[in-house]
Amino acid sequence: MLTQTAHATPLAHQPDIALSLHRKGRDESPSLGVLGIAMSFGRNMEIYAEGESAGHVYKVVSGVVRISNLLPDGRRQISAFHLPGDMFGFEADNLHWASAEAVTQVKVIAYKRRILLAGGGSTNLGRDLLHLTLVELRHTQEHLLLLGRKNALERVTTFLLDMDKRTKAGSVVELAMPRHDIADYLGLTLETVSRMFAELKERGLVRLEGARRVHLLDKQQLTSMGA
Amino acid sequence: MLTQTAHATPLAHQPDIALSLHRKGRDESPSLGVLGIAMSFGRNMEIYAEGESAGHVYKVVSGVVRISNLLPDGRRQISAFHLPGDMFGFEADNLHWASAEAVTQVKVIAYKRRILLAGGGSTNLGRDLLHLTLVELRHTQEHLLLLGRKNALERVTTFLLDMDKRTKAGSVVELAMPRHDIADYLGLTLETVSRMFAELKERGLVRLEGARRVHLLDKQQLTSMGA
DNA sequence: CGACTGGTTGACGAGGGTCAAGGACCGTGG
DNA sequence: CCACGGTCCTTGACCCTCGTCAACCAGTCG
Repeated sequence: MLTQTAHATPLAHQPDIALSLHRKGRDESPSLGVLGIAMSFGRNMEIYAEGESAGHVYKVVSGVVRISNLLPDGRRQISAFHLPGDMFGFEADNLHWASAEAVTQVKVIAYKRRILLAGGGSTNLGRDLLHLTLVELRHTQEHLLLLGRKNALERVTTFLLDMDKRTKAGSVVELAMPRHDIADYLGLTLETVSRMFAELKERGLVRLEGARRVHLLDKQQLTSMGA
Repeated sequence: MLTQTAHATPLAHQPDIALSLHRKGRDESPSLGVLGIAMSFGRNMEIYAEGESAGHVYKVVSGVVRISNLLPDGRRQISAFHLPGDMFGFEADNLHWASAEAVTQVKVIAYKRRILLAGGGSTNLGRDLLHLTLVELRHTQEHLLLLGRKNALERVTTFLLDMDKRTKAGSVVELAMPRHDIADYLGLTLETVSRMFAELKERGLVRLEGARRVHLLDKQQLTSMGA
């Protein structure tokens, strides 16, 4: 299997490409009985860049993808982490307004945008895309509330609960991303994220097993704090 | 004309309803050759509430609408202001996840959600809705960057430039909403918003004509500051 | 005229950012 | 096997931006 090695400066866009069919079944996401291209990206590799033309839409097969925007001076905001099964890369026009990068080793399937949009105008497909986009929109609005009005502890708590819910691994959250990415997602600094983890640990709400594995000990109380 | 008077606690949901056809032409928004119901709301009246079932989708005819979410303790985040021509009220499922209120006296046209979604499955309409939603999503992600990474002065500057662009009234921005709403949109307090206006005035970038009218004197520099 | 809503300005403090040092972990190679 | 380098994480000290609290001002309506 062709894959890429990690890269300090994640700028090149040369995914190794393998052709494949999109497997049906074992897959909760919308009905895409369409040909896709399987692609693989190493940690920190760029899947597409802000401003690039948006020829494809992607579905995560394995790994984690981050969607981010930059200010001219380098400040970064991550708008979403996408997990296996999630789709990303839709845009209103033909340009990507954000960039997508692999947080871990990632496999995706890329679908031609034209096929999805024009493709026969299958009503089902169109509705699925609309629904998907609306769900994404709701998540983003929820995140606005977090960034605009929650304090650091609430942000981290909300993040942990959200990751727990999305991965359904029963109170044990495996964080695929480093503190820096969490910080840029939550509108904080990595130091503050670290301190909030420590705070939750001290309060006995959480147990840390290394930096990347978090046991949620009291979801009830975490939930009541998360907002 | 039936309208409602302002209300200190904007909770009641009793819009005065008038039947009307949706006028074609003089209207850039998507092709909705569909019957709608014209409704009128007084300042601070609720158009729909968080958690309410989402039977309709709305288009602003006149006035300004705010979309907001609340935390249990009352902290509020406004995710968008909608101006004439804008649509709002789409949801992924059948419940409104945010509430919509009239910032000023407002006229809207309400369309039955079922008609828009199921309605013949007209490919054009479906695509329009998807496009609209994607544009909304992009705006929301842009706002994430603002809330997560911009400082107070940058936020206010970005807000003014955005309002200027949307109203196309040549460097004079008419703010329909009070400082408190601007603050809840920008993730600040009303005092900080007021101070940032003062700061922009001191720097000679802006001229204030009363609290609600702002002349943008140096858009170039404002843009470079808006980050 | 007085009451109300909305806006401005000032003094002060706290939450989180910045800067800096050091620790933990991991793969590589001697 | 251990030393080494790199990446990631934690913790502390300090400081700054913005929130809080409060007083006062301006415009509007009855």
